[in-house]
Amino acid sequence: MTPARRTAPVAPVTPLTAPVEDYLKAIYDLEQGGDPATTNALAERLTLAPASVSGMVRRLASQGLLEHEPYRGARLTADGRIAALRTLRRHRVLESYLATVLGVPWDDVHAEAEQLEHAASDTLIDRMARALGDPLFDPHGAPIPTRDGVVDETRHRTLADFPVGTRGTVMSVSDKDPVMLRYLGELELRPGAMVHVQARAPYDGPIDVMVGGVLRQIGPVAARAVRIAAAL
Amino acid sequence: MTPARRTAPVAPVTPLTAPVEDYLKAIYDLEQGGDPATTNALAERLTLAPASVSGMVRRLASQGLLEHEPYRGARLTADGRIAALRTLRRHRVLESYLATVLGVPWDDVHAEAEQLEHAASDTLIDRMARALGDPLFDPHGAPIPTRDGVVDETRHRTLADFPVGTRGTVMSVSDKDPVMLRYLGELELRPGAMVHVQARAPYDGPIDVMVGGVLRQIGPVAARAVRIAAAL
DNA sequence: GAAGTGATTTCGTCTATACGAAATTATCGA
DNA sequence: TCGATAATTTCGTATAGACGAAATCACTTC
Repeated sequence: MTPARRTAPVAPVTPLTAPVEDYLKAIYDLEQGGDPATTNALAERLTLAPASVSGMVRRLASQGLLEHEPYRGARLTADGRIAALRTLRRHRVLESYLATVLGVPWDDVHAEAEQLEHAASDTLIDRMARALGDPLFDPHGAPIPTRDGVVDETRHRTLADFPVGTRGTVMSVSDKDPVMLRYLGELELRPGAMVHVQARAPYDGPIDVMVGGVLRQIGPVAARAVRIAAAL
Repeated sequence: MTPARRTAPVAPVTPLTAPVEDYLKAIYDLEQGGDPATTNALAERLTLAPASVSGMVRRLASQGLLEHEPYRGARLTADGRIAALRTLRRHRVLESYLATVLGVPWDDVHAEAEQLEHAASDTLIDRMARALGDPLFDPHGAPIPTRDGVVDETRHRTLADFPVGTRGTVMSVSDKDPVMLRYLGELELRPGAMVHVQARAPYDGPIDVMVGGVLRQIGPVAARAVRIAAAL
């Protein structure tokens, strides 16, 4: 008799629609903060009316992809999490492939991947990943889930919360806003860059940080888009 | 003053939906025979109910993408043709890229491209095309429209209509059916192959044809999926 | 504990796309 | 010219996903 084995994640019977995949991905992301994803936060993230989100969340819950306590927020079930990670893998492999192989500018890859992630087959994504040597991180430093839904969920501190006087390495930058991404690129704040936080003005003020030997002042909004690990 | 210039095809204000792109592509294809695309032919091609096609055709006509004479059939307008060729270019560039660069099997590229063609941006398609050296034909031998909607519309005869005793070159094979494609591949009937038609049984019977030094018998259905140009 | 405020849900509605059943039109053969 | 048959359209309806307006709930503040 074959030994017992965890059932591997399997493609769902009815493939998920693009909107559904977008909801699940957004909920996964919001949940990373620890709290359930609220209707309003989802509506803002997806630029939809809260009423629309309310309806969709109820539908997804009835399909077993979410647990939803009305007025409290939504959490992914195990199934929902698997689906979200499948989409996240597609997204991040696509970002990596487009940037590395096809030379798509790093502030454009997010938007392009956002469309393609709903259309590419799993085996195509695997081919792309293999062509890249199965990378563990995408061009923005975000970890790429494996085929089996394993992903590094370490939450690094943002540059805005990083203790003054400390050195660290940029681990990731948010890929959501291309303008922001271009700005961070100009500041050399890319994954792998070494930084040294010199000072932070009070009341959410600007932060003085050494990047590549240059002292920069960066605002709190941009700082929150950059995640740092302390240097050993 | 700058010299007068044809207005280049421009992305439509409201991007077309995936179903609309599929209809336009199918109508373009059916129209290549010379006659307008009929409702039933479209329904079969798209595996939809004729009633559904009827409704959609009326809508597309009201949007100026088609001319539709009820009970007679539909033809693309100039706008419709441009849109169809944009989709066709995406499809064929994707097929070429997937097969050539990513090693997706010959008989799978069609299905994969069918999905991706609705999601990939024009500039991504152009990047892929450039990476391939702007090929003129896709892996099945179908001509790839240029960015400006220029395409070779030469209609070659099918192997089923090819005169007995003549030599020719396989120009293209239909990409629609993966099983058929695998079969034709086994017979070495790929674009570029030299063939010599030896005999054809009457009443739509099998055809004797030399391919790569081997005499093959192939049925009329498969023969109609292969297009040939006479050798000079 | 009551009131107010902001978040959330409910309700009625809209659009795009699809369907089956029934009605209509075109065409071919007698 | 008259049907018969096949193709096509019309009609009523369904589903997914979205919206705004109005109702409801939760939490803070008095």
